[in-house]
Amino acid sequence: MARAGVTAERLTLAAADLADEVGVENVTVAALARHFGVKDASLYFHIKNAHDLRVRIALLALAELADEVSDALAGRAGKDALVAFANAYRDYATRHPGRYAAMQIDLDPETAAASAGIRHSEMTRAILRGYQLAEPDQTDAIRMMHSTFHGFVSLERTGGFRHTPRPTDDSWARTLDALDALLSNWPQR
Amino acid sequence: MARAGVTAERLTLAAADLADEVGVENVTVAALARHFGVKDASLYFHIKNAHDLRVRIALLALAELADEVSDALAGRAGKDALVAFANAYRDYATRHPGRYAAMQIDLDPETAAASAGIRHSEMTRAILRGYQLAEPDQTDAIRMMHSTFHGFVSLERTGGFRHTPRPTDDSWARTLDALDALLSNWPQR
DNA sequence: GGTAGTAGCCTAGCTCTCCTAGGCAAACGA
DNA sequence: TCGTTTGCCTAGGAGAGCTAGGCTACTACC
Repeated sequence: MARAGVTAERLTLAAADLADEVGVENVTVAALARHFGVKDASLYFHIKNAHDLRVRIALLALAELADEVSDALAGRAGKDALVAFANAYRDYATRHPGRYAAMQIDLDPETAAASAGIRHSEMTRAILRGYQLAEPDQTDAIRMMHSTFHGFVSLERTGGFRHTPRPTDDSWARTLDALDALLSNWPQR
Repeated sequence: MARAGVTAERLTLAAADLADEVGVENVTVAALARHFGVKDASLYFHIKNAHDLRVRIALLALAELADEVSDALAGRAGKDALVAFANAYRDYATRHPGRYAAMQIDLDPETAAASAGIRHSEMTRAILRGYQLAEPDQTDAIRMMHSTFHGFVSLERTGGFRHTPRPTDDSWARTLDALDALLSNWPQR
């Protein structure tokens, strides 16, 4: 019998693509096996279980996003960097809804520590350098920034903005203006 | 055979409680049937299908949250109202993680229109009245506000803030300060 | 170049979930 | 009192997750 040539990497990539098409919750071991023309039981040679598969998608997405954000950030500073970061983030989420959703799953601490999540933190802190914020304001600002980006993208995806005619692109641009203004003038305690 | 006295309302309430315990994704028709000492097939007399059950949880949660926010908002204005709204929102999400997660599912337009989502929009707009923002800034501000709240709560839940020692409560308080400052001084176009 | 080991697939089969079809009995309204 | 409706049942199929155990093709090493 000819071998299908399945590896954990090819499996994860196909699973991520499938997630973008049909949603992470519909990424099943069985569907993935069908895609490779293989029986579902065979995949358990490469992955631990269905949850492990989704974690692998999340780690792939984190790494991919970190790469794209890193590229977008190159040579930029201040508001320019903030906007580039935000747009790279939102673009990725738009192009890869399934991967983005997978990124939200709760990783256990050691997995999270080994992930590209660290690179994300570093890049976020790098942007804040343009705004001269000392700790703990810096951490608070990072958290707020991340919350706003994630919240916007997340609500946009689930249709939370659908009931108002205003184009979301415009609201996004203005949100970035507002965030820049806020970071430039972070309130005193 | 004695009747268990199952109704769609009791079913939804039990499902919501179950969601808070084990997560929405683990709310199964079978588990719910066990809770009522009834066969799973019997529940299809009260609900359409498993998705319908989750939608009911979402609608319940939206209504409950609208009530709590409405109470918290009574007699308040300005920053006071903003903070009350935000805390009611975050408290609900903390006390009811499963219900909160269910609220994020994508409702079809007519269901969404009939939900308590409308009350949420109205209350949010009411808060903004204290900040004198004209359209389209108002819509942008509402979207940003909602994004920040939802993003923060969502990241807090999935452990996105775990890698930094700073207490999330402190970041939350400062985020609200920042949001108030921003709304008081919304940038010109 | 033969052979041992392992990597990569298989079948069989269990459990669980979702859901439909069809039946029966309790509660209720006329 | 007697339908009619309501609320539950059993039976069962389809699909998902996963395990156990077996067979085969490739690889490495003597």
